Amino acid sequence: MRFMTSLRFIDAVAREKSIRKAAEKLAITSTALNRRILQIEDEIGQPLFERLASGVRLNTAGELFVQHIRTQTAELARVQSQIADLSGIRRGHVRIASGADTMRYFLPETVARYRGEHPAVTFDLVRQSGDSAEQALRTLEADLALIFEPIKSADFQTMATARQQLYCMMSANHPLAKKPMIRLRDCVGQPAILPRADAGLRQLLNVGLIRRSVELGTVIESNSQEFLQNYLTHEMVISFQIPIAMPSDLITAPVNTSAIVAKPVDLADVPAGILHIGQLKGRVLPVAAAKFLDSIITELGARYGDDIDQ
Amino acid sequence: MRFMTSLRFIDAVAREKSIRKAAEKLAITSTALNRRILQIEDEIGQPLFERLASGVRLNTAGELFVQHIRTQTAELARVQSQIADLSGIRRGHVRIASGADTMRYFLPETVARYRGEHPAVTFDLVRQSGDSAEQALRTLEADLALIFEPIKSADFQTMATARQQLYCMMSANHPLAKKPMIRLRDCVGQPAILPRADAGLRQLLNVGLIRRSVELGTVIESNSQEFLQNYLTHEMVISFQIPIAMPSDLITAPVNTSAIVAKPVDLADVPAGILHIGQLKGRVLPVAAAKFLDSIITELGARYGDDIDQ
DNA sequence: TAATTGTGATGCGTTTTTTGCATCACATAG
DNA sequence: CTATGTGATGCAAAAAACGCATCACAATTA
Repeated sequence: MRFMTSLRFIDAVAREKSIRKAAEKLAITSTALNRRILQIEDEIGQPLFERLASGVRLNTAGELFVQHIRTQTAELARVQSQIADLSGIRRGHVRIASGADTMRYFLPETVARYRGEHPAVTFDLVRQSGDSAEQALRTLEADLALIFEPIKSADFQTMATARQQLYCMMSANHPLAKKPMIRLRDCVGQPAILPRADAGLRQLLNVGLIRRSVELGTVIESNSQEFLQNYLTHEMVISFQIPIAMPSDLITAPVNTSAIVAKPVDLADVPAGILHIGQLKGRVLPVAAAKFLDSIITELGARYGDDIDQ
Repeated sequence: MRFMTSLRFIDAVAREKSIRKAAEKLAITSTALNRRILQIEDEIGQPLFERLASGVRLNTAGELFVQHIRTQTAELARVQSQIADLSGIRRGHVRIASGADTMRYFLPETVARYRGEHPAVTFDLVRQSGDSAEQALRTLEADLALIFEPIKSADFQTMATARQQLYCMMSANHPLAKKPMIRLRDCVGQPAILPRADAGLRQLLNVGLIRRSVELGTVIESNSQEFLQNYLTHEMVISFQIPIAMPSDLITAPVNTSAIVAKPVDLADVPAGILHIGQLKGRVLPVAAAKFLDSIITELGARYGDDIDQ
């Protein structure tokens, strides 16, 4: 959209806090960008940026104006999506911010199914922590966010939730692998590899550990789910995971053929955590995003049935 | 605002339903305008207008897009007003749609007082019927509307109301001028000059006339309040008016020096009508308009005290 | 203290975009 | 059929945007 160019440029400068850096990203010269900004400031009647030796920073007027730019951009996307929807073929672009949990199996499957029905819809999938996912909603960089556990912002509007019981994972020949259900006291002193402290799962687990006065032998911390899971085949350690982040046959298959097994942790020790699916409060989503949200809810319902709320 | 040019142009074409006519109003050639529209349509990916032999007409996509343009424009004005407000000078532009009642004395006085405090604020005051005033709010051509009596649209958000008792007006030497209060039965057969049927006042009066089975001798109908009032000095007829449309001394002055007198009509015959002051439902008004709305409410409160609601 | 590096602003020639004129193709009314 | 209105299009002129080189200033570094 050509008429949005100047606005897009201002947004970029606001994000980069530097005209030259933004110009590089936008693939134009700093002088062209600088002049566009001066022109807009002239039309507004006052500066939007403070000029510092290290770059630029939004002033109060700039904050207001950039906020306006972002909502307008999102609104335009919504209208375009709505218009494209008129032609029968659903077009559009959906931007999702989510933790790693849903990026492994849930989102690939759900997105693939949706794209099977609507091939003209494209996606951005950004893996990030819960905090930054909420932030992405606020800056309108994302349409939807999937966040496991703590929701901090009042701007987050939960559209659906799924209860997720904690599972303990280990190699199939681990002593605990024979138990049908794991109690935390079984794990005392067990060498464990855990996600880092900013993960919702870790926080949930910590509550249980403190309540039951259990200490694990935490040998490794990592924010990589791949690592956590694959490491289990190399050393006799335990790890924890929620169902949505596990291959679906890991729980359902009665006889587990894989080298890794997952056993539920007793709900009396660690309560189920909540996966929140939501958007920015008060925002009207583009058609494509709204419909994909429906898909997510349908998919969650098929998987977890009663554990879903809308 | 340069970046709004193309959008403004599309809005103009939508309103004029003709590229050439719109081009004339916009003081450019039809070819330049035509090309801008083709360009936007190209970027959107589908046409916004149907091409007819007699001009153009919005298609469904166009309706959606033009709606978007109008809200954008209004939003931009609001943000600009908000930004201007930061620098201390309260700048801005307020657009008011109203019936004739408030255009006579109320709005001139209220606007003058407001401009005394905020000289940088400019005004558009468009006199129009209640229906078209509501329409003006919807198309975002007006920020505020003052409408006496019937509110038809669900999109109208009433921000304040003022009860207005009907007054009977006549020459000071009219037989009825001696009564302190007028009953409808006093008026049976009296020659009367009335506003036209689309005025809220006329509809209010009709209800009373039917209820009391009174018929007036309607000799003149006019939509000009000037005419109605000035004619009273030329022929022995009665007319009706609401306080807000009368000079303030006409009611308050115990001894009336002017040639015209106004006497209240008994509320048992004709109930008080409601003057609605409102805006488009859900819209966030620019600072200047919002502040002026406050002024209106304050002024109404000073005049009519208990008869005001917010 | 002096040199260096990084920032945004600006003059000037070049390139790209927009505009206006003339004209076409088409539909409608007389 | 003719006359009049409509939107679309080729082409040259006008206007706007762009990029290069450079300036002025501030912060950091030697």
